[in-house]
Amino acid sequence: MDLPKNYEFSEVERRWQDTWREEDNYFDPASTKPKYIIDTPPPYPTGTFHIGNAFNWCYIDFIARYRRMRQFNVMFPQGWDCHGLPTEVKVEEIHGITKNDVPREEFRKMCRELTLSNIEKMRGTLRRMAFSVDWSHEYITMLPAYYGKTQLSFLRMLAGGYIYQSEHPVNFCTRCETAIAFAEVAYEPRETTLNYFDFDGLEIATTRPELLAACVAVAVHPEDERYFGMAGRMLSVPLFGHKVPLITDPAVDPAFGSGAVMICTFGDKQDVHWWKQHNLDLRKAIDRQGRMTGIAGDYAGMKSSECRKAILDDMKRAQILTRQEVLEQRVGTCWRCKTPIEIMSERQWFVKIDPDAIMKAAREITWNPEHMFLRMENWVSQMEWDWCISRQRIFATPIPVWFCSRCNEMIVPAEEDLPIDPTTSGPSHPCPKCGSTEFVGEEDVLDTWMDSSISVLNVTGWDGTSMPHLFPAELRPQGHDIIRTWAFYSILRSVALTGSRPWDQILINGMVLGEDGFKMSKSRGNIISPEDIIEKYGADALRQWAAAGAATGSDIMFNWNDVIAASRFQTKIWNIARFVLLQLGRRPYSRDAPIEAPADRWLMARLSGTVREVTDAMEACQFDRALKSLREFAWDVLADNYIELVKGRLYSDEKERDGACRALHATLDTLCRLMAPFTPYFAEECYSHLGKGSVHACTWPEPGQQDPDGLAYGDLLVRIVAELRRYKHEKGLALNAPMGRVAVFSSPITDDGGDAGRALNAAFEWHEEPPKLEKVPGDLKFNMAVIGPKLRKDAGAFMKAARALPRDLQENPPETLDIDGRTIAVPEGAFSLEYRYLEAGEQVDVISVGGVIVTIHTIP
RNA sequence: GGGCCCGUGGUCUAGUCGGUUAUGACGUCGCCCUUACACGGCGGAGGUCGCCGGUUCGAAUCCGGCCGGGCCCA
Repeated sequence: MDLPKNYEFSEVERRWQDTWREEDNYFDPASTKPKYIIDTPPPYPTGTFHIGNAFNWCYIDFIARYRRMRQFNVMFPQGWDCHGLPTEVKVEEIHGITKNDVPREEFRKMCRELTLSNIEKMRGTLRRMAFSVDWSHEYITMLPAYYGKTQLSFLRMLAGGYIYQSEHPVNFCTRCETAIAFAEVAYEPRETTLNYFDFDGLEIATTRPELLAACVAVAVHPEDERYFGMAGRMLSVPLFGHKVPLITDPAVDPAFGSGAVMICTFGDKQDVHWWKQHNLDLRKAIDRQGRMTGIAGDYAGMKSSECRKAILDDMKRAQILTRQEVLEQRVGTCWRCKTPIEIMSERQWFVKIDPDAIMKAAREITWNPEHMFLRMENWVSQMEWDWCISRQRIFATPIPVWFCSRCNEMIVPAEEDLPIDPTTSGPSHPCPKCGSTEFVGEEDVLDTWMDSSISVLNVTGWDGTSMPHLFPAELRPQGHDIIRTWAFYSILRSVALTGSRPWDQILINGMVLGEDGFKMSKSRGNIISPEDIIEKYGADALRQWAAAGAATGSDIMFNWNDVIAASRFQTKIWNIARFVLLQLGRRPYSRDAPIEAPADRWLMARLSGTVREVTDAMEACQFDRALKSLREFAWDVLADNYIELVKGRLYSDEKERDGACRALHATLDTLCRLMAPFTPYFAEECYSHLGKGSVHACTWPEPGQQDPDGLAYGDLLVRIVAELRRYKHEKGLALNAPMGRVAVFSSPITDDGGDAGRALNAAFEWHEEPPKLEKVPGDLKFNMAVIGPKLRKDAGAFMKAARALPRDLQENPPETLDIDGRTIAVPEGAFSLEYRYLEAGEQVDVISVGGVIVTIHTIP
């Protein structure tokens, strides 16, 4: 059957998309094959599957397809991490409302509808990318089937003592009006002023004058002589007048500002630390909306920024503001909206963090690349507070508890009643403590990471009662940007709920940068979408870019050149396949023919080596190495060397062509399989022309038997042909021009069955005996680059004199030479004697290839 | 300030627990439309492997210092 001249990726990719059956990618619960469970990241359904996602998913799909071919029972589930602020904001924007304008349930419904339509759009991209997702294991965190499990996990951890409620300082975003966890705080550089002012006779420097009302102490270093003997004194807070103590603490930096710092509740984490350590008062100066509270007196109701300005003005007026310095600082902001966070004490829900247990589990996991483990270690080692999991938002999993209106007893639902929304339904029994039937449902909802951090439990079949039967998963693939969140929380939750590590291996991928080397962003205009690339060069080319563009784990720059090179590689293989199938079909050949010609043995040996290399690389998730090895084999070994070498034999009708046919058939078959994980459409299309069903249902190839002799002979043969090509090139001969007799003197003999002779259009002879060569001096070769500048107008006479020299002096030039009665120095390297070789009296050119002598009898 | 990663021909990049001539792609120069492919073939040019020092018979690779870039965290 003839292959079309051109490979039309758009037609081919569309056709296979329509042909492939979803069920072929399903995990089979009844299978006896070893399981391979992937804890796929559930993306946030923004409506676009961006290139960073595509990059991440390419790695996952390479592994999923490879493992299936290695006869694993693979689960490649697809989740959607739906809850969260961005969708709430989008809904407010679309409907022109704010979340408080409509009932909570109606707002949630709007969020769900938007999310579902976004998911549908993203599913389309996943399909076009040929990601072999198991759609029977899709999960959507906002649907009852999933968030029921989130609630169940909450109740389990509550019962296990991992979750507690407490009034404790938390990071708070006043724009989102919710508490957030440390993992959600992003630090941004900012220029601010350090303000020095008189504090009841003491000079204080502060960056947060607006917190003056929340001042609860002034601290100095215990060894700071400026403040000796002052500890314990009560100071009057300027403008407000309340009294605060002067305390000492070694954590105060005497070199910063005036060496005296005011402690407020709360300016930063350090304040919290001191507040706890010294049992200080709590003064809340800022409320949830970021406005000043009643204790701020005249400033109450102002936004903190307004208050800051007003207080500084009042300090100036009172002449206590002494000076201001510009200061570079890093301010904690909400990672979603970049609003500076406040630290405020609130009643919130927390998950206890046990760093030792988490690290123990983290160490049991194989980290790839290894150094990414350090990020986890660093993050865990500096945890100070527990994980704040309550949020004051709407579109999220409700915290499933009620409080008795009479005695404030906490009531939890029965597990079989989950999922519930405690704000719309009540408990099924009266309060067990006081018998009351009046309850208040918890309005706080859960941090979105509480949903996604049980993804692995969900896909491994957790039902709350036991160790999930598919647990732990084999693989967690994810980006390095969410190690401190998703990876950390997932390990924490697995340890808390099952007592063991969630996965055997974690594979970390890098971030995708724009073509200009910067992070992709709208403002830079360097965003490339997967759809753009698929449109122009096809999904397979994009997948190849993901594999070959960077070493696993490092960040990758998007690069059109790499995509184009990938698509050219496909074209090249397409043409190889066309040629091979044309030759195979041209005339029947024996399927039992021995593969014994040196070229054929060489091809099989190199193929075998390639299978070994690619397999090793796949096992180590080194996709760049795998694809590189494949490209080198297909392009260099197969196309440029092997096929060029055996073309003549294939064109012939001799029975020797059968070995080449067999070798080519086996090679094409194996090549398709090796490429299948990377270019599923292309490999399928090529393989379909071999007429043996889907390549994705095939087993992964095994390397053939080692054949070191075949490899060595073949390498020599290929090198000889390459050297002779170079020779022809230097002689200005076309590659197919006749070149007379070529004799190769090698031991043991490596007669190639005529391949090299046909390829070079030469009469090849193979000799075991060494050649009988006679070395005779030839012409003198002058180096004009030396002679010209040194001798100038004497050059002509110099050369004449040199030619006239006796042989031995031509071989070993004298120091001086006489020209026209003058003696002149012979410049270093002015000339050298060339030699000619005679074989049986006939002049030959001689080249040496790895110690093997090749003589060429040129046609006169 | 701490931790981690990186610095390789014009550009991007592989190699980094030591060992012939440093990988590939793009670009570039010359020749060739040879019955698979000009989206191709053949041949070439182009590298002080960031800088300095050390270990070693031998360093892009190991150690120390410095310079520059990035990420994560205070």
